[in-house]
Amino acid sequence: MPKKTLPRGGEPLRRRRSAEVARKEILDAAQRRLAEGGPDAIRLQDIASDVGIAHPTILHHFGSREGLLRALDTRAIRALTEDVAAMIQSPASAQSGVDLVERLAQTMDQQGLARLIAWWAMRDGPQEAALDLDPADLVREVSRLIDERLEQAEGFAPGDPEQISFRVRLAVAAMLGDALIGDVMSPASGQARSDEKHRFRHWLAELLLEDRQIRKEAAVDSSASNRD
Amino acid sequence: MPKKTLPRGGEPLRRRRSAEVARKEILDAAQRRLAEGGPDAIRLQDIASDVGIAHPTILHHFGSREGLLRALDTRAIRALTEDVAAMIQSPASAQSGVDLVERLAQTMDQQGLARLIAWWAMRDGPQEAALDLDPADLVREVSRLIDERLEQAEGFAPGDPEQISFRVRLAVAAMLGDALIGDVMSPASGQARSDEKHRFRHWLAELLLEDRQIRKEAAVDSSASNRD
DNA sequence: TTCACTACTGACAGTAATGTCTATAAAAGA
DNA sequence: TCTTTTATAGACATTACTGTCAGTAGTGAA
Repeated sequence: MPKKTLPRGGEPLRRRRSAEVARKEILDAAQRRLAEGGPDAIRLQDIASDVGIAHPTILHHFGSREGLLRALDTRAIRALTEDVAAMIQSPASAQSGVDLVERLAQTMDQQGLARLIAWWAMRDGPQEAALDLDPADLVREVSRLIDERLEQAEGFAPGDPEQISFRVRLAVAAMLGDALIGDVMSPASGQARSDEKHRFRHWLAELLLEDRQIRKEAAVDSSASNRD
Repeated sequence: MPKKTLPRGGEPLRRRRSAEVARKEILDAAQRRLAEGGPDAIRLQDIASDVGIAHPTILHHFGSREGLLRALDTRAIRALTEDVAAMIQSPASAQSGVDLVERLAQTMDQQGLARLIAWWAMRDGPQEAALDLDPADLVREVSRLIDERLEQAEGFAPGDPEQISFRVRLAVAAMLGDALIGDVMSPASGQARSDEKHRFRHWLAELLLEDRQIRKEAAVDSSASNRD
C-alpha cells in the first residue's frame, strides 16, 4: 500500500488555492458571518468550515485571529473610501446625487459593510493601530479630492470646503447609521419598509443638493461635465 | 471565636445594595466597559471588579450574560427614544433645532450609547427577541407623537408625515454614524476636530429646518409655543 | 432578639476558542 | 523525475470565560 501514489481517477484529497485566493475566500466567509450572525459568529472554526478548510489554515494565512480582523477592517475601509471618492468626483447633478447615495447605501447594507465598519469603530478605541493602513492617509486623499473639485468649480468662498466635506460626512454617517438601525426605526414592514427606505435615500440625496452653493456648482458642472 | 459576632468598630465585610441599585451599578460599569474597550471588554469578571463585587453576583441579578446584555440594550433603546420624543415635541425653531441635534449627539457619544446601539443592531439579526421590550411599540409611540404634532401645525399635505419622520430618521442615523466614525473622517485633530464636529452638527440642524414645510410649521409653532 | 429573606461570595466544573506543532500533499521549478 | 516550496490538516496544549453550588452575611420584619 504505497503512500505516495497519486489518486489516479478520483479528486485530489485537498484543494489547494493560491494564497491570494485563499485569503479572499476566508475574508468573504468571515464578512458573511459577521453580517448574518453578529460579532460572536466570527469564530475561526466556523469560518473554516464555511470555506471548507481547517482552522489552522486561517492562522497560516493571517497569523492570528487579530490579523484576520485587521485584514477584514482594512478591506472594508478601502471599499468605503472608494465610494466616497466617487461621490466627490462625480458631477453634482440631481440624478447622480441620488445614484451615489444609493451606491453608498447598498455598499453599506448589501455587503454587510455597515456592521463591519461599526464593529471596527467599536474596537478601535483601545488598540491604536488596528488597521493595516493609516486612516489619516485616506482622509488626506479625500481632502485632496475635495480641493481638486473646488478648483474646477468656480464661485466658492474660502470657507467652502466644508460645504462639500460636511455633505460627504453626512451621507456616510447617515447611511452607516441607517444601515444599522433604519429597519428598526421604520414603522412599516415588508415591501412597504423597503419602499420607504428608498424614498428616504432619495429624499436625503435631494436634501444634500438643495443648498445654493452646490446648486451653483451643479450649474457650472453640467456645462463642463465631459470628464471622468 | 464566635462566628456570628458583628464587626463592631470596622466596616461591614460586605456592602449590600438593594437589587435596584446593584443592577444600575452593574449596567453602568458594563456600559463604560463597552464604550471604552469595545465588545470584548464586556466580561463578567471585569465588570464585577469595576463594581467591587464577585462575578456570580451579576449572574444572580441578570440570570446570565445574555440577560445582562438584554438589559443593557433595553436601557439604551429607551434613552434614545426619549431623545427622539423630545425632538418631535419641541418647537421647531432654529435654536431648539440646534439644541436637539446637540442633545442627540451628546447622548450618542458621551454615554457611549452609539456603540451600545450599534452593537445591539449587529447582534439583533440572529436572535429575534434580544430585548426586554418590543421596538415596534416604541416606533408606534413615535409615530403617534408625529401625528399629534402634525395635527397641531396646520398646512400639511397628506404625504407630510414623512417630512418629519425622515428628518428624525436622518438625525438619529447621522448622529449614530457620526459618533462611530466621525472622528476618523475628520481631517482635523485635537481642538480643531472638536470645533469641526460642532460646526457639523450645527450645519445639520439648519439643514433639517431648511425646507419650506417645516419653516411654515415653525412660524405657526412660534406663535403658539406656550406648552410643554 | 429571632427569624426569614436574599444579596453576595469562593471554589469548582464544563466548555469552547485560539494558537502550536508536526506531518502531508499539491504545485512549480530544475 | 527529483526537489523545493507552501498551502493544508489532525491532534493537542493552553487559556479564559460563563455558569453552578453550597454556604455566608447584611437587613428588615415579627
